[in-house]
Amino acid sequence: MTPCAYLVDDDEAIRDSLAWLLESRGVCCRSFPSAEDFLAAWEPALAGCLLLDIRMDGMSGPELFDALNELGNRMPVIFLTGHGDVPMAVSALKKGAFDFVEKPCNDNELVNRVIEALQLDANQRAAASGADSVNELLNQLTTRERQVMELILAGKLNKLIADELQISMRTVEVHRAKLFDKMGVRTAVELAQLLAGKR
Amino acid sequence: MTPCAYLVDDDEAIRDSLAWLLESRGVCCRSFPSAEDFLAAWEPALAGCLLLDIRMDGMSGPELFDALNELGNRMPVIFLTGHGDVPMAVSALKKGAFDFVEKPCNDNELVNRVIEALQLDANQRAAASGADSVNELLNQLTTRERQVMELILAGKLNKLIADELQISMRTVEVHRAKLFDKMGVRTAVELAQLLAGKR
DNA sequence: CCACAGATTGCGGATTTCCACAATATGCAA
DNA sequence: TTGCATATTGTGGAAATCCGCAATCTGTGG
Repeated sequence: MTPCAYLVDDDEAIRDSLAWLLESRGVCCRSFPSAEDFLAAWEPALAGCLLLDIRMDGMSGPELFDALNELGNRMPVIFLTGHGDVPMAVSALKKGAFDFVEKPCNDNELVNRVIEALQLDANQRAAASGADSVNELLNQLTTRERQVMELILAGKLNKLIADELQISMRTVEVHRAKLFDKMGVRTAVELAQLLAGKR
Repeated sequence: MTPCAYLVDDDEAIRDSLAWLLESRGVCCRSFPSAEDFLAAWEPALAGCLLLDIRMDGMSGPELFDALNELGNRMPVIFLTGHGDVPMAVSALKKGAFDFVEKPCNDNELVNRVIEALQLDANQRAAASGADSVNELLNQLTTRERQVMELILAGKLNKLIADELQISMRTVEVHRAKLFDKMGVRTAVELAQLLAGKR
């Protein structure tokens, strides 16, 4: 799924002009005429950002935003509105919207915001995939290796680990070496940093 | 320094009525007639939250906000404004303002926001106090010790660190031992975990 | 029953770390 | 100038880690 700006607006003219603007700047776009249409098409794997109109027939932009948040959407959302409304802007941003811009707006500015949003999404995805790959590595450890790893992360020396697990130092060394290999690290410090934030 | 709501507004009537409102709900207040006055009184140890008027003679609310951010202010900031301006609200919130409310507003709502802000500040301070103690430890390291620590955290062995810093292994060992002592850790792993999340 | 994976252990040598003792050089403040 | 903190280096030995080679024991699944 290639990164993409998803436009949701019930005004076809606006969709088309936004799409043209973004495409001309190299940003892939997909348009939806209603919040419901986008909601139906949404899936967790979508990558990119959203441009939501505030006022639409049926479900509004903020309502769609809330619904997507419920579903676990992580794409940055930029709201577009013709009628400035401070409380609405405040509410949207406090709920985590990426931006809130009033139409008409400077084309350049808007495109820049979209590009920033796409960049943010790409970064978030990169970070998330990192966490996933770490978990994958973690899962291929055997029980013993995990136990040893815990104790290593507790800052204990092999000798103490051996005592605690009632096994020989040599065995600890073997597990240690194997888990380092599996986790793709060369030192205990690297391991600690790889798992920083976890457990 | 007891938690407190700092009011900055050039309209004395508003300051007084806000102060009365907040005091009546048990929130300690301090009022300032201008951004400059507050800026002069500000210090890092202040705890609580800020209520800033947008338009004031001299330095504006947003300008004060920026200035305080530069100085490292961490108190939540609530903007108050009579003239709704979406771009300004968006800008303030994207810079980290806690809230942006239009006057006139529901008294109850405003007090609730202030209380939320005070709560947030208290939580942040609680979380930061842990980090602060670590930073204190960090600050009593000498330059060399810090350099060595960086390389240790990069997972490098003493030999490599010695090469990189163009000093002997022995010296690295000395710095290493000293910084471990100062940081109160016994192994590199403990050090990495102590600093997990930083740098 | 056999193959295979995981857990276990020992040996021995290379490498590294840990530390006490000792010493030199520099820069800054009293 | 003296004293103190910092940075630097060396020697040498004890302790720990790292690692290849070899081997045993125990389940699980074919």
